[in-house]
Amino acid sequence: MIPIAETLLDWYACHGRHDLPWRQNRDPYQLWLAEIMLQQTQVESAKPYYARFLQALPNWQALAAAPQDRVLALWSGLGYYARARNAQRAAQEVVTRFGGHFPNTLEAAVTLPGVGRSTAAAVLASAYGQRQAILDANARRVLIRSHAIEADPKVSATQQWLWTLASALTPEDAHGYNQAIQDLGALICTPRQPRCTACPLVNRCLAHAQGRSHALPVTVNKAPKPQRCAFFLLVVDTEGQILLEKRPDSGIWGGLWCLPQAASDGGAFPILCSDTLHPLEDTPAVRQSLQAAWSRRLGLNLQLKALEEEQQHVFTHFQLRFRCVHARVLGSAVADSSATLRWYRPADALTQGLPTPVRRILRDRSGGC
DNA sequence: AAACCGTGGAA
DNA sequence: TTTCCAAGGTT
Repeated sequence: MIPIAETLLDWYACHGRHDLPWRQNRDPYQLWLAEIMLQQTQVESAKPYYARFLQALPNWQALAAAPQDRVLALWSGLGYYARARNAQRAAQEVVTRFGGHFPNTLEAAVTLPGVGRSTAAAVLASAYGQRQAILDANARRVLIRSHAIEADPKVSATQQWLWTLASALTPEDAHGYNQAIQDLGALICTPRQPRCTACPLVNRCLAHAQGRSHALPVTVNKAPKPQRCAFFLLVVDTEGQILLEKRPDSGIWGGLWCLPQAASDGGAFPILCSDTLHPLEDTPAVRQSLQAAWSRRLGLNLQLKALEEEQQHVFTHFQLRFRCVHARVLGSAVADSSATLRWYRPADALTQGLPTPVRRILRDRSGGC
């Protein structure tokens, strides 16, 4: 056995997170679902979603057959919603292409939507006991520090190097080793202020020997986030129902139900546009544009009322500034619901797949809680 | 290759 | 307060 692997497995036996919900059995569906939810997501964030999702959709068949809105509702708030749409497609493929069993080779597994090399390897190692190396953020950080790799982890040559390292270090018991290196990265070899004095690899760590643990992995300075601006429409019908619009499948918040949006020039889905910085002032011209655009697009005769104060929501790669616009419907003619437009009672709206800021707006309107 | 895709915790 | 970044994958 490779000394590093043996050291890590010994450490894991004593100090590992053996109580994580997805470490209680070796069911491929449950392991795969956990891997998808944990992509770019911290353990504590994923836990409640994992329990709820598994309760509602406990196997491949249930997920494959569920309405997409139900899947997105279960994912609502967790972010990166393409994961949810891809997960359902993957479940459908497991059922139709693989007879209801997660594929047992890396080549087949990575053909599933949303399953890349690391996710596939994690599932194959844990579900089927295969010797498959992972390379997630934890493993990557541990390898970069223990080998004092100064190269930019983002560039493809460095990634190839890291994959080679990961494969070489992974022992036959990849299931245990993968968990061990992830726990070391999460508990000891943390991004900032690593706890090197508690690390089982301290005597084998090149970065520590060089006094550079805190400086690795190297980071490149990032550009400031661009700003995008949008108005959100809050229109209620005579029965107190609120109008939501389903977003296109692609792009931000894909497939989620959202307050209808517009830019100050009347353009639709402004938060998909990266090159426009629309003003958010309350002027007659802006009101005219919004009123005309929404009335036409939604098939309603709207009368705009108050504009709320500006709020913001920060994404990974841009900042959204928005204002809610209250409006009422003139006359008795209310547009019918359609595939992408639907009137919801406030309590029902909150059960749908909503982006976090929209959920916050509706929750606050529903009187707290 | 580089941009895109969410949200919240931690410091 | 701002900044960083997390069990990555897709286009």
